[in-house]
Amino acid sequence: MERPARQSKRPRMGRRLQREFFARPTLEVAQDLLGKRLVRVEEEGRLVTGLITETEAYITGEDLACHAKAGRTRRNQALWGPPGVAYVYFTYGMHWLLNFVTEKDGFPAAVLIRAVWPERGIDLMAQRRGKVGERRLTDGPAKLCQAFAIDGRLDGRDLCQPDSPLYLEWRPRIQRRLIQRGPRIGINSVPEPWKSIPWRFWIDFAPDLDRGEME
DNA sequence: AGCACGATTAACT
DNA sequence: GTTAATCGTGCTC
Repeated sequence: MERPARQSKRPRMGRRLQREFFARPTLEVAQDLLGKRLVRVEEEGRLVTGLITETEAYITGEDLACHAKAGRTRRNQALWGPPGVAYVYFTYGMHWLLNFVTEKDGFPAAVLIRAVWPERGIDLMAQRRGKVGERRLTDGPAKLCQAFAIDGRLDGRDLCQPDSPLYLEWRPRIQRRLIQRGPRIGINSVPEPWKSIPWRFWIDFAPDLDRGEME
């Protein structure tokens, strides 16, 4: 039996999620993203990382909360792109929000990343977020973009490329029984049923992810 | 050219 | 619970 020896030189590194992970039904991707590791590669190879704890699905222009409802524009064109691409947009005159494009090329859908649990690079996050408690660094969709230095320069970037400065690292799937589900946040002027449809997913305790609370 | 609004946040009462 | 901040975007005139 040939078992490949772990390479001692390289730090233990999980697999980077590839396009086929994103090229699936958006509601499945939104749940499977919980517990995965968001990795931001900064200057001199410094890493900022966190585990995803909250997501929301936005699926085609029929979903009146999804930006695809406006049709294809310069701002939202990444939504129509291939899966595994970042859709990063500016809102409220001051905030950036991060999505990952899903489904097949040309099908406008994405998953919004609403929160992560901070792991590495907490000093860099704190520099950009100011004096707040550690768990407050990345517990909102605009907060995590600020902490991870994510802005419009990453819009349309392919996360599956080996040299991408932002990517997702594989981690074991979260048990479905640990996933909570409810209506999406911040879409109060959107008509029903889209306003109440339970396309938001979250998990409560990120630290447990690394202690066997997994399938 | 003008306008209303927003997948939010922080600071308030 | 409420509200101001702040400006790109998409729409109407």
